[in-house]
Amino acid sequence: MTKKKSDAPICALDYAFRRIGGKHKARILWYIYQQNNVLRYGELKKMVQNITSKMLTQTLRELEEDNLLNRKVYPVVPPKVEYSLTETGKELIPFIEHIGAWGRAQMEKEKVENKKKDE
Amino acid sequence: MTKKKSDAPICALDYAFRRIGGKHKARILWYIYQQNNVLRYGELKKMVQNITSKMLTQTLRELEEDNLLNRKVYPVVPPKVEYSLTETGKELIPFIEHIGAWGRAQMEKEKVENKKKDE
DNA sequence: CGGTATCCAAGAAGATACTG
DNA sequence: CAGTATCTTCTTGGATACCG
Repeated sequence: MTKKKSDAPICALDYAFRRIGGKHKARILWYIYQQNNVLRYGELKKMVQNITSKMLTQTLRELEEDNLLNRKVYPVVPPKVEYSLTETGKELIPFIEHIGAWGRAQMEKEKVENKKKDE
Repeated sequence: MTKKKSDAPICALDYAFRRIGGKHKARILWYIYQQNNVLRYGELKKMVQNITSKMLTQTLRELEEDNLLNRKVYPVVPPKVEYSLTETGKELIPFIEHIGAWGRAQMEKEKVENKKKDE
């Protein structure tokens, strides 16, 4: 029976993390989702503070390539480009909420522990 | 009403991803969980193929520092060190399974699409 | 507005050798 | 067995300038 059951999810883990594990990727998906699934380049730039154009563009291109984001270019002057989640991208939202909730809970715990130490 | 609800999960996302977003972290937690929550250093080394001692040690130390792993040293010769998930670490398993399942589904989809292209 | 292109610095990670 | 130490390489990402 070659217990391959445990191998499969592991490769899949790598696959998944390569797609959303990047420094800003999960946040970008989340921001777009929060804003009714449409954000322009400049809006994202403001929301993901301290990111450079280069990095933002690069990250967006990767997300697009992985079919998590749609990129829509309006042929107007000045240029207008909108990013939105694909169906595949939307599938990741529950997971992002899950891990975000865990992170928030952990942060709370740490805060409580630090308070204890102060006393 | 200062819609702060959307800010909180975002910071938490960064917090969470810094803890498990590393190249091998989720996999290590998963491996340990799969093996009845105990794995020795050498066993991990074999399972996480191509990882160097340096990287493995470093990754394990970070996981320990973030309170996701317990490190138990047995005072014997030759040395024996066991790693196991903490309660906090165990909390991450459902999430890891979730994202792993997504990744596996995506891989399947891609395979199907590639077959179509071949035809 | 929404990017590119180029250069450069800092950090992550690999190779190798060694140890209690 | 379970690491550490050192050196080197390789990859990321930042700064800056410029473009359609």
